[in-house]
Amino acid sequence: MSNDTHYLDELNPVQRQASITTDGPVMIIAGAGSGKTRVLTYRIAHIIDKGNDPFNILALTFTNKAAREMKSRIGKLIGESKAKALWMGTFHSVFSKILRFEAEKLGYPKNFTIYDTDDSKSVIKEVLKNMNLDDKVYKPSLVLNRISSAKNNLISAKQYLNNSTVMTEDRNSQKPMMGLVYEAYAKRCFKAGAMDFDDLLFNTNILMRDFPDVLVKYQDKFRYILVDEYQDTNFSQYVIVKQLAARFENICVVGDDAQSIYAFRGANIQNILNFRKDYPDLKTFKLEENYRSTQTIVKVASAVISKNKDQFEKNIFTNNDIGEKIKVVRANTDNEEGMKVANSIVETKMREQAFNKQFAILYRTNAQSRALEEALRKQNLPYRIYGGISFYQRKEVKDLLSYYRLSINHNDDESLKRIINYPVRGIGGTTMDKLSIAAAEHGISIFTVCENLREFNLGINAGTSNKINDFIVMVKNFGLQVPLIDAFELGNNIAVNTGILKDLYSDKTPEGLSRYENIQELLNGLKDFVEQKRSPQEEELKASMLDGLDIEPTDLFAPEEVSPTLRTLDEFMQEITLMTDVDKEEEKENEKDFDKISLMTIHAAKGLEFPYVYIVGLEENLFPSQMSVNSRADLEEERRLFYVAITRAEKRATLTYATTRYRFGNLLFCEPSRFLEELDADYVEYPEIPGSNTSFTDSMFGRMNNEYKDAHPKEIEFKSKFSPKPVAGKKPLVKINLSKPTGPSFVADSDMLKNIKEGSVVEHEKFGRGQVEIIEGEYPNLKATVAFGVGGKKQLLLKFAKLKIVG
DNA sequence: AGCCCCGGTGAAGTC
DNA sequence: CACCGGGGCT
Repeated sequence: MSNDTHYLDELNPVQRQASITTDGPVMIIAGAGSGKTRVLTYRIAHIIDKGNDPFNILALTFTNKAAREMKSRIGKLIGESKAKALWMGTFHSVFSKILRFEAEKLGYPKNFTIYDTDDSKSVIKEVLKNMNLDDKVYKPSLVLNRISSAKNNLISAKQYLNNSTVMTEDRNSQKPMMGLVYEAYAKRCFKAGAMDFDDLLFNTNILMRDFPDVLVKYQDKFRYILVDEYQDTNFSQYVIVKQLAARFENICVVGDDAQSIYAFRGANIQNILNFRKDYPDLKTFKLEENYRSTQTIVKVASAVISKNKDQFEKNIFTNNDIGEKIKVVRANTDNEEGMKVANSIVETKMREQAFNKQFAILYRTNAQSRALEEALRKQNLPYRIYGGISFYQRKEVKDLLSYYRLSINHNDDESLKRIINYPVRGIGGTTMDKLSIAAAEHGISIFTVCENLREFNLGINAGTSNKINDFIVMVKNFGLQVPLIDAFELGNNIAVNTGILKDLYSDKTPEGLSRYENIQELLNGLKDFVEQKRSPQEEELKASMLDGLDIEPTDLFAPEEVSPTLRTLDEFMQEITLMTDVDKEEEKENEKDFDKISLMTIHAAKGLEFPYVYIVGLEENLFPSQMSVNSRADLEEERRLFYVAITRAEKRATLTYATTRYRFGNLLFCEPSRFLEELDADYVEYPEIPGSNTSFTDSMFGRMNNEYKDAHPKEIEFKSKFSPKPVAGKKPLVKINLSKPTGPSFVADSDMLKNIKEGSVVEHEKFGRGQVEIIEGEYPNLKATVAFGVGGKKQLLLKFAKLKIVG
């Protein structure tokens, strides 16, 4: 049924070639607004039309939203059921699914938790406390960045400690213990049965490295691989793609080097620039016709990006009208900037009969939104902010989600800490400290400590012990229900039975009301979720999760009653954990009042387009950001960001700057951005400076060029910051050398346990060597008093403490 | 155990 | 200016 001529006719010649060259390595360089999504869509449709099973196609996108949109467009071309069978999603979501199938091979439970950034930071804080390190020096966010960077470059904790380059860097930055923090962090996550975002990719690599049969399975499965936004992939993602494509080499990457704006998070622009080296018989297609913007916008944007050194040669053009000049607007303060933008929008709406939703205001940092919001409110202009604090980050939502997480994975310490005393049940800080310490000493989760409380002798009184026990029983009970009842029913039960709903309901303040509404919204989300059907992938995953699951018959359920069509809470959690704000926002777009002005960061605007775009805060040290002005690479990224911003505009782009701005509560004088200077003056309309005949350009750039040249040394090459770069080998299958993950090697051995006697010399993971002084109790609940060289005497339960006999 | 107030410190972007 | 953490008070 290859009636494909129909849709292929809608493509221009290059787009068409890029769509039908389905076999072998292909790179598509897609300029802004050049119909990239259309090509990807038609290409996938075409592959399927040629008789390939959608199940054998892997398409990796940058956001889940992009995946959903593409799926629905493909569905319209070739039928929804086929489109649904595609493996399509972000790297994180696709590989977290695959990891659930295979997790046990790596020593993780199938229902592993995914730690978000807050969880990670909290783990780091705890590690620092344990190691007696100052969190002013080892700032958790910095530490996390460093660990993330290492993981994205496939450097395990062990390799990190053996890597003289990174260790020297750490010593030089007065953080010599960084590697050990990484190690302890990794160990804790592992014990909690948790992976952070970077682990999802890192562990996928480990899986493919250590289990060749698994690699072959997926190589076989994914006969066609497509990667969108390839310029924003990092090394870890690069290796995954390279490995998976090694068998068929039907690999198509799509991207635009000019729009690479995620280097800060490990994206490596070299992945796209060097793609040709990996695949010598690569076919390259350049989509150079812009269908989105006016000639003016296209020309100005091209001139901007031409200032960058590293890029593919391309000639972006458009057959659209010349359009209006780019407007530059000057304001005296950030508030005035907001007012001018708001006034301009009002005026444009009247003059051109425009709708709110045709306008976007883009800024470099979220903090800039406030002045703009105020101005819009004054003009009664409805707006919507994208990004900012996400729904799932809200305290009350996180609290309830923590119950869900802990019910699914009892070892999830971060969730446990969050909710063990919420709503208040009399388990306070002192008790928690005792539990945490015991857990850390024995290398087990806090939940496990609580389950075996009597055996630890922590000096917790009977009353508190009972409260802990009640909590444990409750969570276990929730856990048992996870596979048995649907996500909404269980989610709702948890909200009710824990008292959260009541607690929030009783708070009648406006904030309290809003919190209550948020919980209701979460529950509505659950309701929607249970009514949706699974995709074929999810179906397969569900079967795998049920397989081997031991369901105890209860008064209420017999195992055979477990309905495989039931959509359960663990599935819901998997779906939402990797959802981004952008994904969540989408749902609301169907609501009645969606005619709103969009406010967002430029990063968030990637992939979007609007007739009228305002880019605000074009000032030195803001855009380009202060952090970037010292290195050429960073500055080039800022310039690409500026390029992305301009190319969002279809009809008109307006650039604004303020000469003063509040920052940290005090007034700051600002210089106009160097990016304004780089604009091609023929296409730009500058403001007149009132009360003088001097044009904007003369006054401003005259000053800049003379007085400020030395004060703002531009584009000086500095030594790049941290970036351990493992060289991409020609044969990554053998060349990539990762150390083994911390595997299940800590599991206590029962024979070993019995052999420990009074007088034995033993080794503890944390305390090192020590001698056993006393053994008490009955197997398997033996308790030993051990005198360690470091840390003195400790009482340890042999069943938990992993002691190695050394003499 | 919880609440409140104070002071110090800090904003780039995100899966 | 806004947030967070610590300390002190109830």
